[in-house]
Amino acid sequence: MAADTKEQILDKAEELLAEQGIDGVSLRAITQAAAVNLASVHYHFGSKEALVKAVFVRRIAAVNRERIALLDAAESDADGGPPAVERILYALFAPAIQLSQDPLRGRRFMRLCGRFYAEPADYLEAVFEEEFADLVQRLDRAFRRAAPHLAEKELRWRVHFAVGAMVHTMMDSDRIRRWTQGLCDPVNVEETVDAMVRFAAAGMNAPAAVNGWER
Amino acid sequence: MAADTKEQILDKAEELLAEQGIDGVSLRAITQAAAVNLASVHYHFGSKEALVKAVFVRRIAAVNRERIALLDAAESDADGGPPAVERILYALFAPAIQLSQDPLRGRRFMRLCGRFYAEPADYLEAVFEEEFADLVQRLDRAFRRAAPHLAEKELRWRVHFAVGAMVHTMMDSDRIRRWTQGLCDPVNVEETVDAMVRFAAAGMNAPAAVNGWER
DNA sequence: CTAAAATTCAAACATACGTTTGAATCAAAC
DNA sequence: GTTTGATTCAAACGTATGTTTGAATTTTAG
Repeated sequence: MAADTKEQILDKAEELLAEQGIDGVSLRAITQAAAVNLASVHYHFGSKEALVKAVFVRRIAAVNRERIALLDAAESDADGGPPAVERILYALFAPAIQLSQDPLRGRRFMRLCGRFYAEPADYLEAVFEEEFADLVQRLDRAFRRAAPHLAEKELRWRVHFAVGAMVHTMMDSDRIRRWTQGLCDPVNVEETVDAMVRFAAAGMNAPAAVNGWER
Repeated sequence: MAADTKEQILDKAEELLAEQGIDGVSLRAITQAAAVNLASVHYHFGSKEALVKAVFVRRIAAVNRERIALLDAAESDADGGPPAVERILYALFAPAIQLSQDPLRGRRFMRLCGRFYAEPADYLEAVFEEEFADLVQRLDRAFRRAAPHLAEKELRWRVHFAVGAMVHTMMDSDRIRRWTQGLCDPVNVEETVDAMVRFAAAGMNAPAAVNGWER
């Protein structure tokens, strides 16, 4: 059946891409794992590039929708005032990492996101900008209201660092587990998000630069 | 001349690997850019894998030596007591990012480090563990003394997040510049390290989890 | 049941890659 | 000046990849 083949390809591609990176996995490996014919990829997707995009878009759209929903909730709870930085960070972190309710598929996709973010491919850069445009704008506005004491530049740097902590965790679940002998494990979603929010919130709330750079 | 060829290969390889990733660049592209024969790579290094390792090790060893030196200085300044978290973070961040005194070569290598850290290759993982073993041990000890109020697990998570902020900045100088329309630019080393230290220090110093997870 | 469309399949194509080879060239030593 | 070893070179090898093809098969519709 058509739908079956297409989704089997997407599933196995997601799995293998997360494990071995985009260049590390061949269409033959994917189609063999999915038990479908090699040419099916081009029939259903058109190219490897398009398949990779499809794997990514299939999940990231839902994640970002959830992020924006959490942002909405945070803002309406704040009742006109600025939402707490912690709530904004939670909205940013939790959906991506909480996707691992399913301990297999979730962790796979986390890692895949991290990999894509690190990958130098131009065609992915375009997908990123499209899929994240709305979210970035919403986050920017929320953070600016929540941390009005920060200069624009300082605020942007800190958001960047917070994203770094998240991406690093997403990309790197094996390494953190290994380096801490299992003590820290992103499989524990609640704990991971909690630690991440508290770390990043403290960073966002840090006093501004004493010397204040230029302006 | 022998030395010339070998170093031209290393230089161009560093440049191209940073720009396009390991799988994205071929030996033919490297040797052509370096104006040397394709076979020189195998003559001087033995394989592409070995060349990549050589590119990395050539610089990372010096960076980590400097990190440890800064750590030594911080500890001796502290005069027996624990060094400030800010000093430890500075020792971790500054040498990697300050390498961009030379605005060309430094940024290149920053990005290369980030890429290597993100790359799934097993042979790189081994190099990493070897080149970072001493530093990691020293950092662990220093942080534990500087933040004794934190449970082991919480401390490890926070160090992981701080490293994430750094790696993200190293890997991503183009993106942060583009997304902030040039406002934030890792080319400004002092500013970048400063913002990073203050963010991460606040995160490290955040109060421990209220509910304290288990144990 | 039959015609038409959608899908699957095995096979081949073209290309790019890392690597190897063996002769040619160069530098240094006697 | 000759010989020895190190280095460079053009060319080829073998393999893996993304992609295309055209026939076979299955599904859908009338």
